[in-house]
Amino acid sequence: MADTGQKPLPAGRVTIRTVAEDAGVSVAAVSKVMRNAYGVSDALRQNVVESIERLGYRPSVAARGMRGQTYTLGVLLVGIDNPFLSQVFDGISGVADAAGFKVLLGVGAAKMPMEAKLIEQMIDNHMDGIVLVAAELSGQTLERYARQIPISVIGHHEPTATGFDTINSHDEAGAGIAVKALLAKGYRDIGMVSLSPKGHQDANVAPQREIGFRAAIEQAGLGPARIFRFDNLDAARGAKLEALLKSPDRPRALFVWSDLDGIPLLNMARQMGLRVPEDLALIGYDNSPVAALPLIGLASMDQEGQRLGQIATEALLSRIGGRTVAQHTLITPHLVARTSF
Amino acid sequence: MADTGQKPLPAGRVTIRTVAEDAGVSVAAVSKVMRNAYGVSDALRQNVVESIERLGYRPSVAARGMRGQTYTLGVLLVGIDNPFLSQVFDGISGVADAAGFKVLLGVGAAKMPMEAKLIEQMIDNHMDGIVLVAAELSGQTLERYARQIPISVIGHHEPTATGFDTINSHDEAGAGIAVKALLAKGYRDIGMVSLSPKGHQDANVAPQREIGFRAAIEQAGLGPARIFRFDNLDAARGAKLEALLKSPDRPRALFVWSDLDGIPLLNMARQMGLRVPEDLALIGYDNSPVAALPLIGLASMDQEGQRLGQIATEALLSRIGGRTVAQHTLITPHLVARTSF
DNA sequence: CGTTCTACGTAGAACATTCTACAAGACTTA
DNA sequence: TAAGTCTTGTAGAATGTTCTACGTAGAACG
Repeated sequence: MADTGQKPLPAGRVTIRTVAEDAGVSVAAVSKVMRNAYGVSDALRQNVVESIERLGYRPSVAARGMRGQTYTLGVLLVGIDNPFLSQVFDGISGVADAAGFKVLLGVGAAKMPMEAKLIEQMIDNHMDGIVLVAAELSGQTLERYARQIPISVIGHHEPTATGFDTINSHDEAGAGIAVKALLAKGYRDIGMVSLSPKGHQDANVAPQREIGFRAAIEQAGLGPARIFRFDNLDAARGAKLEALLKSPDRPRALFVWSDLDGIPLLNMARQMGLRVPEDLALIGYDNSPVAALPLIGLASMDQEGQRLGQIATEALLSRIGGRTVAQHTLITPHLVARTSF
Repeated sequence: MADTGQKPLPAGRVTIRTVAEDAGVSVAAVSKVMRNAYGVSDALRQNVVESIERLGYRPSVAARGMRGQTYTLGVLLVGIDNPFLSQVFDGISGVADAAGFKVLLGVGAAKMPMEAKLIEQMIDNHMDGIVLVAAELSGQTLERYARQIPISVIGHHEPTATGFDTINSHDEAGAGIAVKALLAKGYRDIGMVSLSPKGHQDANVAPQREIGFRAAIEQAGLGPARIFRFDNLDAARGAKLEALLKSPDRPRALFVWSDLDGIPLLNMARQMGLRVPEDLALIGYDNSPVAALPLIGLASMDQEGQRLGQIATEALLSRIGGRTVAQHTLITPHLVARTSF
């Protein structure tokens, strides 16, 4: 029966109330300590902190979200198996972590209804903000969601948007850099492999790269530009890429919108007995790790995914902090030269 | 001033109260309709559903979580750039979707404190359950969390766990299958490339594959088994793998714990002028898409990630539904033969 | 015709937090 | 010393749901 001096640990979930009782203060006082709010003496803080430690108290994000902040950011990725997105995510979580924010991820699979559902899910979870990476949703839709939650967008060119921030690699310039590198090596018959448009979104990265490609080709007096588009969800994509390589008027050099297509293409070409670059020159996009493998050696545009993620998250945090005027950032990508051209 | 028959849409967030007023019923009635609960007439339901549609009402997950379910599952992945994990995730989200559950992802980066933080975050978000994929946390720690939230674990062998479910590919058997395939081709000098142990977790997949490897080698009378371990976070890993290939007593055949190492290894070998399989035979693990590229052609163990994800999610849902006795599933992987051996 | 049952709907507590008032005391200032 | 200000802490509303308990009809039953 003797009091050992150690208060017994209560059963069940530890709530703010448990802590308050344990420390002998009001619930509001504990809340203030948690939030570093004004009006707490050192003695009180000390006392409360000790109780929190002892009980292992963690505030419920859900309950928190009902009135205040959740200190959680949502990230919407188009897919999960893309090394570029992985870099972006690294950048995001680094900055978020340093600022004391947690990150939860949603995967949209490039399907608009899915993306919309996930954004709504994040809103309903009372997250503090969202980073969208390469989403398919239209600028108009994004403006609508942006009225409900701070949004920062990567890989979606919407320079006139007022409700949300955009952070992009300069895709138009990137295509230009690739074409100029090919021209410098003396190639004249240059084609582009691109993505079939979904919806009619010029804001997406592939169309932007097409614009840059077309401009560079025409500027060199080599127009009209030859662009071959493929659907990335099409099961027959492989066969179609192969058909392109076998076609008699196959271009001498190809600028490929993404390593996702560039790597299989290079592989297929060599498989067919074509030498790269002697018979076919290639430049990809995203500088993925596989492109860097010596036996692959695919030259590729690097768009510094990590940095994009960092900047987008910083923008989001500043928006959460109160900024309302939109901010649009553009980063110039660079070419990583390899044996493929 | 004439009433057009269209009620005006209210400003601000649409809550359950807004809907109730609009439909002229009680708040609880709306709640019942949302949950398909007992005690609602068709007329009432119809009326409420119409209001919900018109107002575009979505329940707040946060508020929901405070008393009932959130219909949200958490998924903890070790990383995001691994194609195998991508397959697993596909399986998970397919099943979850069909059951009307949303999925949010956390990325643990193979760091225990990070993983613990994310699990706690998911608990604090009042998620209904968690699927852990290849987590580093110990079985003991998992048991502790499992008392707070239903948990289903992939890629962590803990067949005696009572508090959570496990779903695994039979890694021990998988290693055996790979070794036997090499033996059948006549190789006798067989080594294994594995992962440096973190902590001391025999439950993880790499140690399990080592056990299977060792057993198969010894059973063939070729012991002692030669196992080379590398740290996957080590920056010098590439150089060390290369050193292994250059070593004079390099094994004639290698079973590699993951394509993550197998692909660079194969690439490096060819780069050094070694022919695969004439000079070095290789079998990898995970059957990743890059391994399947014809110019790579790395044979690999396929562990049906998607199916693992599906089963784990079904288990989790049944646990959420009330099952308390643990369930442990083991799937046998199969070899995808290619030119590398 | 009174009683019991069932179906439907409602009021209000509960959930875990934040946030707005406000009160009590301590400290300044005139 | 009285009045004002600042500091610290508290009570209690508010947040958007779910869920329990209960009331009220109408139907079925004897």
